Amino acid sequence: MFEQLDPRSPTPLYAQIANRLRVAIAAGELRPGAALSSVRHLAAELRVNPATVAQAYRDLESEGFVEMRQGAGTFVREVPPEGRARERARQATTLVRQMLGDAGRLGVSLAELQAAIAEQIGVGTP
Amino acid sequence: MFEQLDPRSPTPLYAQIANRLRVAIAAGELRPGAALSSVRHLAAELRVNPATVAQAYRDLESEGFVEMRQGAGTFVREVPPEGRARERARQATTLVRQMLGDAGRLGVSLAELQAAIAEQIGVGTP
DNA sequence: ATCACTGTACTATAACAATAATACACATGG
DNA sequence: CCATGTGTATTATTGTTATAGTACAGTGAT
Repeated sequence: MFEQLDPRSPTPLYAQIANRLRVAIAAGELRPGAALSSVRHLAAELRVNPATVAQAYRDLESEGFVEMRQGAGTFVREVPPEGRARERARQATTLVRQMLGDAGRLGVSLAELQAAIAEQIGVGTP
Repeated sequence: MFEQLDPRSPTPLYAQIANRLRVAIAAGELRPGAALSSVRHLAAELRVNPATVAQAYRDLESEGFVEMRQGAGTFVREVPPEGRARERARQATTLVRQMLGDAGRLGVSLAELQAAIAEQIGVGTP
């Protein structure tokens, strides 16, 4: 789940970690009540400092996604459905932006991209 | 174009600026040869330090998106055709498939993706 | 040639991100 | 009880991000 963590990305590690977990929770992959990996455990798995994971968890807690209980662990909270929808919409925007960036790098024009989208999804040519 | 610049986002300002411009270029909103706002001008518009904009432009230049000419300005580069139309169409298909795969893995629905596409690219044909 | 624009290059300062190493406080299970 | 695993906090160090301010250098139109 965390294979593509990039230390050289401009977005900080703790934010990358928080983003993945936020999406996983919004997608229902991590259900309410489920325990996250402990700070130490996830840090070891990601080869990252425990403080970095702790900061990611702290951010998620302040956003209401998880609950940290000292001595017990970190657990997924009940997330209101509209919160999940908003998070998935945010993620959709990120995906489209990423595709546009890749297209630019590969020299694929907007028209070519739109054609492929219309063919596979049906946007632009209802 | 730059309304939602967020100074408190974990992704640095220069990266936010570069991302927007990268997408704008990929989407054809900024055409090859077009001049970007000058470092000072964009910095003033965004209420940001000129060095921050300069770093964004420098990154885009190292990626081949723009060309900085001292004394003249910063300009969108010609994106090399890089191959035949058929090959690029194939790549476009691959990009869209990849995005659809990512969306499925993240629990993003087709409708949410379509909304993001409409927002980023627009529904009309160019 | 001049002038107003452009990018470039520094200094210095402040805040933040990430690391390592250590210690403490709480919860749970055997 | 107490050993283990949990989150929390500290200190110190290193590198990045963003700021302000200043100065320099190339371009292009007049």
